[in-house]
Amino acid sequence: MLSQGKKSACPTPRDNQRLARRNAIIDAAEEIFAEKPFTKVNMRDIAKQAGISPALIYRYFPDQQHLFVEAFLRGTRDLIPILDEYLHCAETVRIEEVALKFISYLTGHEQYFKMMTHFMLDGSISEDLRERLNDIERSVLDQFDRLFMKMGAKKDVRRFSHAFFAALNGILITYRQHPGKTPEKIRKRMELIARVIARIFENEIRRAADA
Amino acid sequence: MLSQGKKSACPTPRDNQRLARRNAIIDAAEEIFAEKPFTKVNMRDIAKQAGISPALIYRYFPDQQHLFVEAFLRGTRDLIPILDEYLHCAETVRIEEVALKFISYLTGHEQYFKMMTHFMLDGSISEDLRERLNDIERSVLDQFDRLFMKMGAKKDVRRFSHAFFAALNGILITYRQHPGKTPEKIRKRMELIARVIARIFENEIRRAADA
DNA sequence: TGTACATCAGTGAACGCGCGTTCACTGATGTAC
DNA sequence: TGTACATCAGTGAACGCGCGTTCACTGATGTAC
Repeated sequence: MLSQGKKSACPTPRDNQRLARRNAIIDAAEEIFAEKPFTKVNMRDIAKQAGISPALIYRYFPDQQHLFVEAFLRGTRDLIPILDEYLHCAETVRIEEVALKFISYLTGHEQYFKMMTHFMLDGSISEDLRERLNDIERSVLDQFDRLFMKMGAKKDVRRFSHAFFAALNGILITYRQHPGKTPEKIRKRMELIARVIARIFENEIRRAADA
Repeated sequence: MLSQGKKSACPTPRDNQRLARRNAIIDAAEEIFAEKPFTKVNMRDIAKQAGISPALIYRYFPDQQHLFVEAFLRGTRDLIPILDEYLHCAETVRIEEVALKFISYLTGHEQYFKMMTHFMLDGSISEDLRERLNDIERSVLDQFDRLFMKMGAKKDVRRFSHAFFAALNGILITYRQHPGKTPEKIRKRMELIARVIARIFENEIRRAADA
């Protein structure tokens, strides 16, 4: 994609410009995702937001799907360090903390949540993109594994992570729509349910660790 | 909608014909939903499946959204009796059984699952339809309440039901896409995770009931 | 350093398609006298 | 029972719109000599 002409390892100014513009397009996509429901997001609006012609997007991304996946990957990369830092620095780790960090990241950045659910439900994603999406999922699951292991879980750790991940996603999706409630109230409600989930996981893990 | 001309309580033959056709349209919609991804479902295909002209659908439903919601409501009505019968007849109720019935109903009738997730994510549904969708959700939650109460839960029952419902939905959504795996394998995987969820709920409820 | 050329960024308009929905119309059926 | 009329089921084609993507083109910038 970059430095198509020659094979130099150093990025030319042009390469840097390309990268900057590429990121600007992803920024624009994020902003549109943040303000519109998924089905209303379109290339013209993204182009307008980025201040360029729609055609130009296709010089940076082969098609819409690639742009969306790239945007999602770039955005969710930030979630991993948040979990990682907590698990690394906290003296005693608590499931509730991790659950709330996860929930608050995805309610605070609705654009990633919209993309995530789209990818989960849309079966027509090319295989290479699906693989890259799975990588992100695995990174999150790895963090959950660490959490449970730090708490003393010895077996079935990955299985717990899968269940925990599914449960948290379920909260985000199930309790999204509540007509007449403010985003703040919806978040509070999600957090409440996340705490219930976290508590029963916590009890289960501790029980299993003590046994 | 029916017997528009006069106010007789008895359905005329024409009323019955209308009802039959209306159901046939919903049948057709279900079949299309079952075989295509949600975004590919369209009125022309539904009409073709029903053996009628697309225009005729609009003499039975005001628009696409109403048709979809009606189809969903008709379909999920069957889930309630399944849970109800189990909770009524079983000597000792088990969360795992309920979880598996729920999962297997929605993996076995993918059309309802597709509609459900669509409604959960689509914010542009009219208020009256949203209310009817919430009714169904409440019916399911009521069954879960019964389950937990039968197991001895005394407080926070509804909260457990919310968490349980969210967790099960999360499983269905999170582990839907697995390229190269057969539907059967995907279902097995979901059931496995559902069992994990069910077990930790079971332990939590029993623990709380004993205390 | 200047020049000719190739390469690439960038654009506005158009293509082509799919889709929800409506229109103008036909034919059957019920209804009032 | 027959007739005139209104009502409703049903249709095929068209409307209108939005969207992803491509096209033909312009202008700037890097490159080879």
